[in-house]
Amino acid sequence: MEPVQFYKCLADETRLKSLLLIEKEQELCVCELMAALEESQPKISRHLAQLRKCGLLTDKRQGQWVFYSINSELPKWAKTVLSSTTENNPDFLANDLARLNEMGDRPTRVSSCCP
Amino acid sequence: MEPVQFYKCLADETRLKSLLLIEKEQELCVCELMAALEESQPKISRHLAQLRKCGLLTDKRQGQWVFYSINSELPKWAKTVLSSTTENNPDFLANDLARLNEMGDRPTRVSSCCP
DNA sequence: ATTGAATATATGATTTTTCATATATTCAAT
DNA sequence: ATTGAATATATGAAAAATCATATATTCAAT
Repeated sequence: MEPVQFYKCLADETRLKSLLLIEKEQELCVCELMAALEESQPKISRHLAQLRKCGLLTDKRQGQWVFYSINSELPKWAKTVLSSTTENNPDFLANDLARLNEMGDRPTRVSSCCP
Repeated sequence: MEPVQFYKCLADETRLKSLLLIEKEQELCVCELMAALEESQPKISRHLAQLRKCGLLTDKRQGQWVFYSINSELPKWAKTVLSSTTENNPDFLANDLARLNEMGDRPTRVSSCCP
């Protein structure tokens, strides 16, 4: 992970908030991020695609939804940057988290363990 | 320090390298960064001005030189991001540090402690 | 006058956003 | 099973906005 490329990924409000929200919630789909960030579907989708292309996120389709999560192969220092940003800037995500939690009809996760 | 603004400052090679070199060396002037990064004077100067404006750097003039250093009031989490970027990406600065150390006629620092 | 640094302007390049449309999945009705 | 509607996501193309760099000039210190 090249440092400059990594920080370019964090240097946009939509991308940084998406990353930190996904990290906090383990995984989120596009529609949940739309609700939390109050942004258009293509805007969210494009930024997530960019983060996936750069290796920060992975995606998995589950029925009609595509869930994004932090790429587990991300270097440890990069993961630490993410978590410490969240911890030290609680206001940054407060409103977005509130909207996410007030969101009705959140997609149901299918547990992968029990066939 | 707003997270997005902070990461925007790190999202450019000239700025990120300047910041990390300054952190490592305590303070550097424009001409030293020109030598280390092999970039033009206005280019270095502009990026340093931006970093100062955003609160990441402070400057002090000493004779004909202006020395930049990391703003000591930068939040601890932000300082940690900088140092951990350096520690975990040793290759990133290697060539620049080599050029800096090979530079002849480096400006002499005036110690401020001994009048 | 010379050296080191800052700034103004213009321009090229990149990034971001939007619009329109396409693909994929689910569900309900037949 | 098939059709049609609704939902979720992705993407090509264009427009808009932002960013980075070069050149030229200016300022400040000696």
